[in-house]
Amino acid sequence: MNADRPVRVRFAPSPTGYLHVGGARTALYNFLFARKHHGKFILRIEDTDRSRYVPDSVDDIMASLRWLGITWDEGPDVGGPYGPYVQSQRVELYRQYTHQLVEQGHAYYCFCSEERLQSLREMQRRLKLRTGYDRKCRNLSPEEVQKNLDQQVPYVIRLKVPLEGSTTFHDLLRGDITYPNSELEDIILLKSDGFPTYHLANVVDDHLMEISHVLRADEWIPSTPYHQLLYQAFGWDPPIFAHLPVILSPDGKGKLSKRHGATAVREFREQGYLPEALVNFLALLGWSPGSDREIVSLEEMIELFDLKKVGKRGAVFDYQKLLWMNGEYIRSLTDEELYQRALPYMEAAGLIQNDADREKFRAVVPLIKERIKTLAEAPDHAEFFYREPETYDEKGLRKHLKDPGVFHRLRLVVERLQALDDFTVASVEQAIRGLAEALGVGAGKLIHPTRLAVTGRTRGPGLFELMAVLGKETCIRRIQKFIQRFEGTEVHSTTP
RNA sequence: GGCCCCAUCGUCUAAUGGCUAGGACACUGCUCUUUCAAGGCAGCGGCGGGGGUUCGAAUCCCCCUGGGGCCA
Repeated sequence: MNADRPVRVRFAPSPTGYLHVGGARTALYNFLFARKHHGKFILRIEDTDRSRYVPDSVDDIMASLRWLGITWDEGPDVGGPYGPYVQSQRVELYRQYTHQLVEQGHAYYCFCSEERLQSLREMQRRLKLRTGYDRKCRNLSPEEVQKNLDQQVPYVIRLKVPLEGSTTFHDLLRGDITYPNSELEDIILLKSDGFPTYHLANVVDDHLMEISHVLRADEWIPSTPYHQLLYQAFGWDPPIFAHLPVILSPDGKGKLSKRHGATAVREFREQGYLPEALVNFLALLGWSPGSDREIVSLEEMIELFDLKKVGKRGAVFDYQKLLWMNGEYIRSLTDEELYQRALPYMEAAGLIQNDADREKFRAVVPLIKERIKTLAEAPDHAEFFYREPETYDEKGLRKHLKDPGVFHRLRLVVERLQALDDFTVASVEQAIRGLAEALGVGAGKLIHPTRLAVTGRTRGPGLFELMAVLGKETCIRRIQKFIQRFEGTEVHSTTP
């Protein structure tokens, strides 16, 4: 029908809160499709439901999309030839088009009061009838309409849905979808406050903005017959529809919601996820690049994107896989990149306060790089580089304090360290391994207690590497402090 | 409840009528190693059920079941 029109797609969120990852994925697919076909990607704000408006959400939506690397060619901030791109600034347009439908007999005034509709609904429910408007005003005479208008009776304008037959639209992923018209009701197009409903504004804008493909979430399928009817009433060619599967929650109970963890893009950002990891993960949730690839850059996605490879069934949001993927991306960063990206998290945690702290962090980064899965984990893994251990790992203490020779060996470690002129990874390793050999014990006998004394922990980066970063004085001081604190408490007590 | 959509390992998916149903996450074991992590190797694990169509069905059709969405 209109397959050879230039590709123009849009993401049309309502400003009702922070950008949800589901929305982000819809935006991503639109973006990929546009780029793949050298078309335009448009951002349009659908803010006609004033009761659900949340201030600042437009800013969050735009900031989140940008953070993810999803950019638009036309939109509220960048403008474009089809603006304005905010529906609340287009109400006059919707009013005109709605009245056009009334004049052409495709829509009608409805003067029914809220009270009447409510009692109608109650009665229908009591009698177990289909709920919905009973079309009372559908056949008012022009005189009755005029009388009501003259008396300024509040009204809405409703779509005159054909009473018989059925409405079919084509979905690129699912084929034809048909709804019997008897299942449809005369939906409201223009509300009594003069604002359009979603259906009307959406269709008018998609037409006026020459949208070629509508890629939107699954949940809009039931609205689409109304949109199809509207396109017919206006005499417009409908766009090509493709309804994308929805993102499901890990417990398999419905859509992804807050109960299961982060849902807003900004939350993932705060939790230390990299935008390229989140984008990669979202892309693969419902789309396959065709091969066994898992790690795919945005550029490669554009190259490989194909609606035919988009699945039809809802995909469960797997936090664990996202975490894994984020780790992959973190490890693929250069040390400098990771340093830059993790710095804000270190500062927020209060670990980095001056240039010296920052410089040290450059040396720390390679040591924690393959141990963190999110940027937000950096402070915990790096803490002992900046703060003396206050507490020591319980299990570690139990294990090492059982051994009466441990303090003697630690003293010898200190001696060896003191003798070092340069305190490098190699020299420290040589010192400690040399001591182990001299004592005729395994290196682990020295390494593990030393790690506990120096870091307070039993796990972490390579001991020699971390000692080299900490420096001679600090290491020696921490070991001596450890000896002082725990010597003589070997038998029972494990906590000071 | 009505209508609509969907259905391959626990999860994300590959397969587009034809090899022992492939990969990834997770899980388990082994390995490397000073610990942890990362890496390497291996293992566990799936076509929801029943009918057709066909020489042959994960793949096409129908029914059931299950899940999801919308409306209420």
